[in-house]
Amino acid sequence: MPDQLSQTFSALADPTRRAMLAHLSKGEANVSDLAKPFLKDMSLPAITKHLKVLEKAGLVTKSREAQWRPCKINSEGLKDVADWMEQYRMFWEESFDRLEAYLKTVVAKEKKGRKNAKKTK
Amino acid sequence: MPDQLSQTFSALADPTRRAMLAHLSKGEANVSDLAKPFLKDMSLPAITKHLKVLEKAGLVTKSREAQWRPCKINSEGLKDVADWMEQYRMFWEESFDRLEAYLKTVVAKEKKGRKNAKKTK
DNA sequence: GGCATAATTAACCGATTAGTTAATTAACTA
DNA sequence: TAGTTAATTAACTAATCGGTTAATTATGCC
Repeated sequence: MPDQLSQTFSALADPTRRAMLAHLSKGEANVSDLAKPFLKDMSLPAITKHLKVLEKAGLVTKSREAQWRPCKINSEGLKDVADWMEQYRMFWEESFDRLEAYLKTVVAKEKKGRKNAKKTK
Repeated sequence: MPDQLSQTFSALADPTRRAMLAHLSKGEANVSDLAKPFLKDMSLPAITKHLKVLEKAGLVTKSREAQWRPCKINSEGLKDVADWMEQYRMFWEESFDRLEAYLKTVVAKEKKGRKNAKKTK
C-alpha cells in the first residue's frame, strides 16, 4: 500500500483509531490519555502502534514535552479524504437543499479564480 | 472488523477498488468492463474479489442479466463515510468562504426541523 | 448436444496487520 | 543515585489480505 490516500483510508478502517481521532477532535491529549478508554481491551504498545498508523496516515501529529507525547489532529489526512469524496458528492448528497447550497459555493469559488486548484487523482 | 464503517473505509483503502468505483461513477458496467484496465496487472478472479469487498462495504451493487453482472455505485457506503466526515469538517475545511456557506446550510436545516437526524457514532 | 463467453469458487501462498509480553529508553523526583 | 512514570522497541504469533492457478457454474448460440 504505497500511496498516501490508501494509507489514510486504511488508518480509518479501525474503530479504535477512529475513537482516538474523535478524542483528539476535542483537543490535544497524551498517549496515556488516549489509551485510557482502551486499556481494558488492549495493551499500551497496541495503542502506540495505532498512533503510529494514524501518524503515517497524516491524521495525527505527535510532539515531545518531557516524558509526554502530546498528540493532536492533523487536518492534512482528513483533507485528502474530503477532497477524494468530492467527486462522489452527487451520489451521497441526497438532500436537494444542501446540494443546491453546495453548487452555489462552487460557482462562487470559480468567480474568485479557483484558489483551491489541485489534482485529486 | 465487524462494523460496517470499518469495512467501508477498508474497501476504499485500495487504489484498484477506488479506480473501479471511479469507473462506476461514470455509469453501470459489467465485471469484464471493470476488469479491462487491470488485466495486465492481475487476474479476473482478483477483480471478482475486489468487487465482493466493495459490495460488502455497501459501495457497489451487482445484478444479473444473462451471463453478465451489471454493477453500479451504491450511495449508502459513500453516505456513511460522508456522515462520519461531517464531525471533522471544521478541521479539513480551511476555506473560510466555504465553511461559512456550509454553516448557513446547517442553520437552514435546523429551521426546517432536522430532516437528517441520525447518530453516526 | 457442444462450444464460447462471463463470472465465480476453491485451494493455496506470501506479506501485512493487530495483538501479545518482555525489555528498553527517557525524563522527572525524592 | 534509586525509583517512578511515560512511552517505545523487539520479538513473536494468529488472522486477514491480495494475489495466484485450476476447476466450476451459468448463459447464449450454432
